[in-house]
This record gives sequence, structure tokens and C-alpha cells, in this order.
Amino acid sequence: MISSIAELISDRIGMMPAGERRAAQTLIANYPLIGLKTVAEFSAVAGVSSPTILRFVARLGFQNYPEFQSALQDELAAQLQSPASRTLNPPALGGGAVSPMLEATLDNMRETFRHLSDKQLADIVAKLADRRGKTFLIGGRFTDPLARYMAAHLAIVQPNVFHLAGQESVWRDRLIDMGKRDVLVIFDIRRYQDSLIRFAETAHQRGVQIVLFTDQWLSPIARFARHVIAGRTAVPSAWDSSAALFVVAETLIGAVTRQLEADGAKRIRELESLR
Amino acid sequence: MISSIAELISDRIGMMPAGERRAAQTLIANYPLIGLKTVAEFSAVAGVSSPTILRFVARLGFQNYPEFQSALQDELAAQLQSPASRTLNPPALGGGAVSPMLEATLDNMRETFRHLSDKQLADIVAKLADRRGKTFLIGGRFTDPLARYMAAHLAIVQPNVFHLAGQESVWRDRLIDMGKRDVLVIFDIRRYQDSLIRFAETAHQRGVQIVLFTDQWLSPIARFARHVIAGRTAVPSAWDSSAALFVVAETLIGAVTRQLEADGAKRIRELESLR
DNA sequence: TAAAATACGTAACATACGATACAGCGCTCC
DNA sequence: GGAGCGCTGTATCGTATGTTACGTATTTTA
Repeated sequence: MISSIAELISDRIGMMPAGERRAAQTLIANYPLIGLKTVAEFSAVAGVSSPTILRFVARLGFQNYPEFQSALQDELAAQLQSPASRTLNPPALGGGAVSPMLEATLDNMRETFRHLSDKQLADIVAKLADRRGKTFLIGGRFTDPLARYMAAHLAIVQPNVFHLAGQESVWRDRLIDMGKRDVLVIFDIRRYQDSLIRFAETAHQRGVQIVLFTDQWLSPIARFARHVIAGRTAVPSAWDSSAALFVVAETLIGAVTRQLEADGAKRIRELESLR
Repeated sequence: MISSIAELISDRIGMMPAGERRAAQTLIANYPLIGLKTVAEFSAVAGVSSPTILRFVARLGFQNYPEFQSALQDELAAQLQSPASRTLNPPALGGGAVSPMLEATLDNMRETFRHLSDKQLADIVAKLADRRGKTFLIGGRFTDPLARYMAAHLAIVQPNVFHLAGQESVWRDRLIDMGKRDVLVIFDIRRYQDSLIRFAETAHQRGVQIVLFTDQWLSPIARFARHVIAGRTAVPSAWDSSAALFVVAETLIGAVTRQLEADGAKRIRELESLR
């Protein structure tokens, strides 16, 4: 049962030639407003010619472009009439195996943030934005990409940000550079890695402040951590989800950036000019 | 301060002659869709003549009818972009400053999945789970961690999964290994990287099927992509958010794993015993 | 009540829009 | 490697659309 044009498109997008597929993707990405504009504008945004747009709507089963636009408008009208429908029926799209995954992830995030206090976040932000020390980031097998992601951003807004990669022996040696003023951000969820635990313990002994991203079961590293962020990871999948931790990381990245801007960090202003 | 056309109308409706007032009332009653239709339709519904409609929009301060329609569309676009502002949980949980960041992120995810069909995801999953070809993953400056994350998982459930890291010249050379049966998963959001675009184009020419993770503005790579996943990235932060794409990635990881299990892949059973 | 001013609709006009024919190109399949 | 097919863009065409001029109706004011 096809009830919306968006569904109709995704149903047939596989059978479309390249140009029309671009049109379809553009429409989906700017749904539905781009479809209400003129063929010329639509084609310009999609990067194809006008006839391709017309062939695209023809393939969807419409006799002509105005008819297609009317259909879009009718759909919009129905949507606007019942604002609830947007939030309630996850427009039938989520029917299959997708929706439970998304729902669980959204729940995880809400739960994760519910257990996070503003105070806690503020403390971490203050520490991360404190430019007197260095910041090191590291993660486990599956979470190291999160460390990389965070490092990639933080390294831009401030100096002395280092992602610890590669062999265990390599980052063990970096311990020499770490001291009391420094922060070590560790991502560690089940199954917790011994190497990370040992590393955290040694760093802790050197007085390094540890910010730990872990799951609700808490990695043993929590014992050494100054700040612990416990994210929900349960989803209907064979794997645990790091999405909640990812969002916390992004939140921190944004907050640290804002903080540094507020501090009037010269670096931020210089960055602007470099762009 | 007049912020919407509806307000503008109610502000001036008192000063309008009868005919134009009918037009105004009709527009308010069918706001805003009737204004997106043609002058003739609008006038017919309002029960006035075309020129009256045009005089009406002129009185609102618009130079011509298309300009008026554009303004309505822009307004609609703003409304549709942030469903949170109107429809979603107002204060919901009393959680103080529960981070507008989180709210925006949750919205982004819902919106992203709303534009994703099961069919589309199923197609991608089928391709990724097709063990006859190789899978390559690569990302941009900020999104490469997502590629790593996905690669870390996929590489466990199936062979021939490669994350392309390091210098551009390094992965360019890997093009030799790529052919029609292979899949290239690319993460590319603003600002789109030339190196990635060139790489994608070459891979496309070699017949490699490209799965693109991008933002709602669509990387130019969409032109070469077999499948495009457009994730919402807007958040109240100095940075764009990749969280929605992250969740899509996790969803795909889970689905591919399930698919391979269903296929009875020996590898999966062997994995179990290794743990 | 008459005259003037304003408002409104009819009809003709010009433009810009959607539609179509056609040619070039790449791809697939012998 | 060649022939055929399908896809795409360019250029052209017809028309629906917004626009405007003008005449009639309606209201307002003296």
C-alpha cells in the first residue's frame, strides 16, 4: 500500500536511470518543497535538465507536472491539518526492522541525558576547555572512532589535543608526556579491554584526570575516572549501540567550542579568518 | 514585529476593501496552501476575480504573485525543518536545559529516518551482505571515524571489508582492486572534500557501486552514487552533527549482521565459538 | 440626489512555464 | 569490435499563467 509520494519514490528509485534517480534523491532530501517550485528550479538543484525532471514525474505515474504538484500539495495539506500525524505515525516507513532500532536508540539518548546533570557536563567542559593542559583521547575496539571523531573537532579549536592510535606499546610510551594538568578521555564499553584498563590505571597514578565514556554497566575504568559518562547501549541488534555516547560527545564538542569562544580565545578568531 | 505572512494579513485586513478581504479570509482559512496554487484557482475559491487577488498580494507589499508564493514557501520550509518547534514535546520532561542540542539531534534522527524507506535500506543491506564482492569504506575529515566504526563491525561478520585510511595517494592506489561487484561506502558532509569527490568519480567509472552517507544538501558525490542516505545535520552548535548518520550506520550494521545470520553464514557460527 | 471616487470584473496581452521533438552519447549485448 | 537500445540534454513550440488597461458598478460625499 503506497500512501505517500515519498514512499512511491523510494519504491521505484531502484528502477530509475541515473538522472532521474538524482531527481528523486533531491526531492527526498528537500521533501516536498522543491517539488512545488518550477521545473527549472527543481532541475537546477538536482543538477539535471528539465526534461529529466518531467520524465521523473512521468515515471511516478503522473500525467504532467502540475498534477504532480497538486498531489504534493494535497499531501502537505493533510500533514498540516494534523500536526500530530508527523510525530505519531512514523509515516509507515519504520514498519520493518528499522523502527525498533531507531526507537531504542532515541530512548537510549533520552535516558542517557536524563542521568547526566548540567553540572557534570559543565565540569567536563571546563576541564576540556582549560588550555593549560593537554588532552588525550583513546577508545576501545569499537569506540576508538568516537575518540577520533572527538579529537578531530577538539584539535581544531585548541592546541595540544592528541588521539592515541595504533599499537598499545605506542600509546603506553605517550604516558611520559602526561601529567596532572592533562585530561585523558577514554571510550570503553563492553567488552572492556584489559589494555585500556591498564593504561587508565597508569595514567591515573600519574595524576591525569580521566573522563570516561562507558556503558550503563560501567567499565572498571570508572574506578580511576574523575568524570564518568554512562550511556545506554541496548538496542535490538547483535551489537551494542554507541549512538548515545556519540551524541554526548557531540554535545561536549559544541559546548567546549562555545566555551572557548566565550573565553575570547584568539585561536578561534584566527580560525575564522583562515576559512 | 511581523514574522509571518499570516500575521501580516491579520494586521492589515481591517484596511482592505471587501473583495480583498474575502481573499485574505480565504487564504487564512486554507493557509498557506491555497496561496501556492494559481491565481485563477485562488480567485475561484475566494469567489473573486484574478485581479483582486493580485491587488491583494500587492497590498501585502509583494511586487508580484511569484514573490508572494516564494515567501509562503520559505515560511513552510522553516516550519517543516523544525518540527520540534511546533509539534513535538513542548517542555516534555522538566529537565531544565535538557540541551537543545539533544532535542535537535533527536529531531534530526526522526527526520532522517522519515526520508529513508525500508526498501532503500533493504537494498543497501542486500548489497553489503553480498559476499561476492568487496566492501570499501572511507570518509571525510570529520566523518572518517564513522567509516571506521562501520568497518570495524562489518569486518567481523564478513571478509573483504577494508577501511581506506591515510593519505589520498594511498587509497587512490586501492582503486586497482575495485570492480563492478564491489561496494564503496563514502561518508561526505559539508564541506565536501575534493579528494573524495575525485575518488568517488574514478571508482564510479570503474563500475563500483557507491553508497553515500551525506547531509541534506547532498554531496556532489550523489551524482555517482547508487544509494544515497541524506542525514540531517543541523544542530545549535558551531559544528554540524553526524549523529543521525551514525545511527543509520548502526542500523545498517545490525541489519547486515542479521542478514548474514539468516543466510546461515558459516563465519557467524565460527565467530560464536571463538568467543 | 447628483457627482466623484473608489472598487471590481472583463478582456486582451506578454511572459515564462511545461511539454516535445530530436540528436548525441554511453552502455549493453551479440 | 560493431550494432542496437536507452538515457540525457538542447532547442523549439504551444499554452497556461500572471499582468495590465479599461469600462462598469458601487459606495461616498457634498
